[in-house]
Amino acid sequence: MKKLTFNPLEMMLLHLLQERPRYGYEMMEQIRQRSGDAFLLQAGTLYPVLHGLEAKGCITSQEQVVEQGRARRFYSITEAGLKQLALQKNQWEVFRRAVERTMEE
Amino acid sequence: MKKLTFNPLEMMLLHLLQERPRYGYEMMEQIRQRSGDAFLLQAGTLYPVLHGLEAKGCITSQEQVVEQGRARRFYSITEAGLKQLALQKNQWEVFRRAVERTMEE
DNA sequence: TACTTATATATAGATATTCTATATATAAAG
DNA sequence: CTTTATATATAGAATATCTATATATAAGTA
Repeated sequence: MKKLTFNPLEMMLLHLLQERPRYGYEMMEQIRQRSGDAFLLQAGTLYPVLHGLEAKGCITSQEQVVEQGRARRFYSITEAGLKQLALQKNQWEVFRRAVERTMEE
Repeated sequence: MKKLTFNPLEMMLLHLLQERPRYGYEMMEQIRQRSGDAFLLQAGTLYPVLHGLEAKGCITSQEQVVEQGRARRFYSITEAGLKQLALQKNQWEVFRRAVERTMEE
């Protein structure tokens, strides 16, 4: 069965990491800002998804020790992650068009 | 927290019923056809959602007894359902734009 | 000083939702 | 006689986000 919902979180995270390596909190802020406050992502939503993406081999991470403030964990996209991003972009288009066609007539 | 997902099912069902009263199986077929086979809705997904919409007062139903074949339960949209449809159309636009803005930059 | 907000990551548990499987029932097609 | 299409329904599994909480540092404010 094809999905009736689309979860853009993974797609948006992979997109942000495709631009450059980033850390979690930064991605939360980027998503909030770019979406015009539509997606107010919580930490409890973000980090489990990042861990899942890492477990699937879509991203890798390394902690960067800093003198000021708390240490940041930087994530980078992998080859598998780039493929997954392309797949999800395609699925988003299919989903969006299907909704719009259904609402048209 | 604003939702990161959008469930188009209720919106699509209310849209179909805003056109005219329909029965469940008919709506399954309409959604499949209009979406270009993207949404292959199962009975086990549809009927609980219809029951939920009825419980919320968005739709009403009446069984139509027929001589041939199994009886059909026809659903009609209510005033509350029309308001809910307008709300969900707006939420869909917000969701769609937010995803696209985030993926743009 | 003390409190709140912002930065930064993390996990457990509750909630919501769909998906799978199954059940019932009739009619047409092979 | 078996499969497919029509037609509705529910229980239980699976998936996903959301809420709440915990830890830790720094900056701003009353």
